[in-house]
Amino acid sequence: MSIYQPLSPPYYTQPTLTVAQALLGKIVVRRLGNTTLAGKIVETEGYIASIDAACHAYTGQTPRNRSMFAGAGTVYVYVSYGMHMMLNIVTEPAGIAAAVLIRALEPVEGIETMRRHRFPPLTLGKNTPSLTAIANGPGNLTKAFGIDRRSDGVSLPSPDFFIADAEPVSGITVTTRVGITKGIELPWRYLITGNRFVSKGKPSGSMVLKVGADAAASG
DNA sequence: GCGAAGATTGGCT
DNA sequence: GCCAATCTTCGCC
Repeated sequence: MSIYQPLSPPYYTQPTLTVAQALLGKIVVRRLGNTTLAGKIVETEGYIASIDAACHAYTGQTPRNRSMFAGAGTVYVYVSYGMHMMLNIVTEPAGIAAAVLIRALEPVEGIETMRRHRFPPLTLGKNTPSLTAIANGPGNLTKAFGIDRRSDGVSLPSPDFFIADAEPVSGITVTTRVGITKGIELPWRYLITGNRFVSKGKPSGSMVLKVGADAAASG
């Protein structure tokens, strides 16, 4: 059950958009004390500084985006809107800024702990929050997994934080990215076709394309 | 040193 | 569907 095989560092040296698609279906694993949290990646976005105005490093290196320049397999965590942590996996060689944003996870293991992180007892209402609500967005998944800026700059795999291998997915939906005002036309958002655990974000641009085995069925 | 914007979320109209 | 919350970062004065 809890046997997870970490992806090796060279995995992240593939081209950014290749990594963004290849990470779909893989398992984010987090060990907190005796608890293991695991979730399947169901939604990602690519960000490439050299050709992408939406990328934090588009105008160069700053203290915040430093980790994006640290080379493939580095974790880049930053604060969005003053309250949400965003989890990225850096791609490309050191000195070249690019990363894959993990936007949504399907809970696999440690679900009750995730639920407590997301909905502490004081805010727990009458109903048990649904499974799909636990990590269906970039800010939500970091909260569920207890990921904060202490993970920024960490190299994968690390003992308490890594991404595990898994079977490739059968169908991928490609769309423009969510929540950005620049580079809205770039089709660099990837989702597992038909998966219920994806975020509710609406693509900034208009492109939607399905590829793979599920394309005909869900198109 | 100051001000505006931001890879979001959840609650209310 | 609209909008406030909340605060760090960065660009410019």
